[in-house]
Amino acid sequence: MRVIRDQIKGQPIQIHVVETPDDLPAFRDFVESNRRLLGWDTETTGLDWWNWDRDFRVRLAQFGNASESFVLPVELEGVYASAAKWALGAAERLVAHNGTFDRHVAKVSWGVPMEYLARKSWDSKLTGHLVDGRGVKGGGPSMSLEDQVTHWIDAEDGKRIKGSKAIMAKDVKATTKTFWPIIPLDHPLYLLYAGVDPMWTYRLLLIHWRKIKARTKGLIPWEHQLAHITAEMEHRGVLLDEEYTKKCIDELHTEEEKQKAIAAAYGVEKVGSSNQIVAALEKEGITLTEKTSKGNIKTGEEILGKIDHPLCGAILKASKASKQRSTWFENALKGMDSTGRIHPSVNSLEARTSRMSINGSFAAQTIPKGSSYVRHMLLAEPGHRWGAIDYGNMELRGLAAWSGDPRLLKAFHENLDLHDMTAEAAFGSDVWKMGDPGHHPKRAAGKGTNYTVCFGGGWNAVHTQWGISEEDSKKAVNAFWEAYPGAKRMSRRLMDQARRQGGIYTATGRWVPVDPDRPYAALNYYVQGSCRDITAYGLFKLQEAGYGEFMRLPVHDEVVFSFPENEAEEMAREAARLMEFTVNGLLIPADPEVGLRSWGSVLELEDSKH
DNA sequence: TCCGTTACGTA
DNA sequence: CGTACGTAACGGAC
Repeated sequence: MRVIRDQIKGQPIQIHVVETPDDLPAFRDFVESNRRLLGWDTETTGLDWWNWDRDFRVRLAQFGNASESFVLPVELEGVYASAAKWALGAAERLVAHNGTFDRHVAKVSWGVPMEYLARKSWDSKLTGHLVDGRGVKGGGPSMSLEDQVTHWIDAEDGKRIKGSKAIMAKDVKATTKTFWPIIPLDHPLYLLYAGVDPMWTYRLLLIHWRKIKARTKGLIPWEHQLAHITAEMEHRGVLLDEEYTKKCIDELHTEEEKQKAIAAAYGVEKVGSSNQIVAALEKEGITLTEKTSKGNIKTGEEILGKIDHPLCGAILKASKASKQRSTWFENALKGMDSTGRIHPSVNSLEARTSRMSINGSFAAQTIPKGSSYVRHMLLAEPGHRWGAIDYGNMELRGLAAWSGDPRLLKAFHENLDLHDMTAEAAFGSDVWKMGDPGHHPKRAAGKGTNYTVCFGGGWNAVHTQWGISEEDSKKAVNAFWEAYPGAKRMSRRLMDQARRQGGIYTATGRWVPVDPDRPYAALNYYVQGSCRDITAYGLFKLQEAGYGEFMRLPVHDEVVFSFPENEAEEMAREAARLMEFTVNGLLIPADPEVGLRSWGSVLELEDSKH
C-alpha cells in the first residue's frame, strides 16, 4: 500500500492509498478503531450526481481521522465500493464537509439511503456557519472547505490546496472545472487533495464544536435535520416541461437576434458593453452623465428606459431576452436528468442571517414573478397540481411579535392596515379616518416606510427606492419610530448588544455577527434570521406529517409543492395549517394556493395575491 | 483564466 | 446609514 506523508499545520499526517484488494484489511482495521467518529468524502467526475445513469461516476472515497486517512479507488472495482459502503455502515458517527453532496453520491452510486446516513452525520459546513456565518465579503471565514481550512486551521494549507487544483488541471490540459473526470486516479496531487479532506473536516468539526456559542448549540441538530430535508427535495427534483423550455429558447433567440441587429446598426456590437453604448449614443447626440459608485457611466434600464431612441429600446430588449434565455431556460435544460427532472442545489444554511439559497440548474429564489413566462417551465408530477404556500407579512408580523410593540400587535390582531396606520401617524388623519372605506392618501409612504425600517433602512432609502418625496420620507420614518416605540426599543437593544458583543442572538439563539460600522443592521438580522427559522420549523412539521415527498423547494417565506390532483386543495390547506406559527401570541398565517400543472399557473389564479 | 464591477431578478 | 442572495456579461489583470 502506498503511503503519502505530509503535514497539516506542521503536524505529520499519513494518507494510505489502497491499491489492491489486499490493502483492504488494513482499511477495515482503521475504520474499526475510528468508528466513533469518521471523517469522509468522495471525489467524483462532477457535481451532477443526478446523471448517475449517464456519465457521472464516483472515483475515490476517503475516510480519516485528524492525522490519518485511507483513499479507496472506488471507480475501479466493486470490491472497493463495497468496502466504502461497509465503512459508512460501520461508523457510529460520520463527518463530512457539505455532506449532503456525498450522501447524494452514496445513494446513487452505492444505494445507501440518505436518511440512514443523515441520522448519524455531522457536517462541518453547517457547524462552521453556526460559529460565524459570514462570507468573505462580510469579513468572515466563508464556508467552502478551502476557506474554512484557511481560516480555522492553517492559511498555508488552504492556499496550497487551491493551488494544487490549478496544477492538476494543467497536468491534464484542462481547467480547474473540467479536470475532475480525467485526472489519473494515481496522480499524487489528486491523492493528496483527496486524502487530506476527511482529516480537515474531522478537525474542523472539533474546532467548531468548541467555538459555537452556548446559546447557539441547540441549533446543531436543527440545522442537520433541515439540511437533510432540503437534500431530499434536491434528490426528488422538479419536473421540467422540456417542450415548452425549448420553445422559449427559440422565441427568445429570435427576439434577441432581431434587437441585436438594430443595435448593431448603431455600432453597438455587444449590447452588454457600457463603453459601446455610451459611444453610440454620443454619436446620436445623446450624452449620458449619471455615474456609478465607481465613477463609470451608468447604462442600465434605469437610464436607457427613459431615453426615447430606438437604440435604447433595442439594447434593453436584446439583453433581457439573452439573459432570460441563458439564465432560466438553457440552464434548466442543461441540468435535466434522464427522467426530465432538474435538481437545483439548496444551500440550507447560507446567508449571514441563515437564510437558504438555491443555485445550480436554476436559482429558484430569483425566478421572475411579474410574468408567468419563466415559471411555466416547471411542472408538478403527472397527475399532480402545483401548490404554493406562503407566509403572510412574515417579517412585519415578526417585528410586531418580537418587539411586543402594542400598536404593531394591535394592527395585526385586529386586521388593520398597517401601511395606512403609519401614514396616519406621519401625516395625520385630517383627510382620512381609521375604519373609513378606502386608504390614506399617503399609504404608499407608509408602506415604503414599514418595509424599509424593518430592513434597516432610513429616510433616504424610502425616498430613493419607493419614490417618496424627501420631506415625506423624513416625516414618515420619524413617525414610525414615534408610533411604534417597542420597535425602537428592540432596535436599540440589539444595537447595544451588537456594539458590546460584536453580534446578536436571534429568537432561536442563533449568533449573528454585526459589523461595528453598521449596527443599524442588527434589527434586520434578528427579523430575517428568526423568520428563516419559522420557515425551517414549517418544513420540519411538514416532513413529520408525511408531506415530505410532495415538497419541491423552499423559497424564503414560501414552500412549493406537487400535490396529487384529487386531494390537492385539501392537502394544501392542511399543509398551510402545519406551517402556520404563533410568535408570542401573534399568528404568522400561511396561505395555500393550488394551480394547474405548472408553477406559472399559480401566478395566473384569479385570486392570487402574487 | 480569474476576478471585480455593474445590472437585474427575488424575499 | 436597506438586507440577504444568484447569475450574466464585460473587460482588465494575470
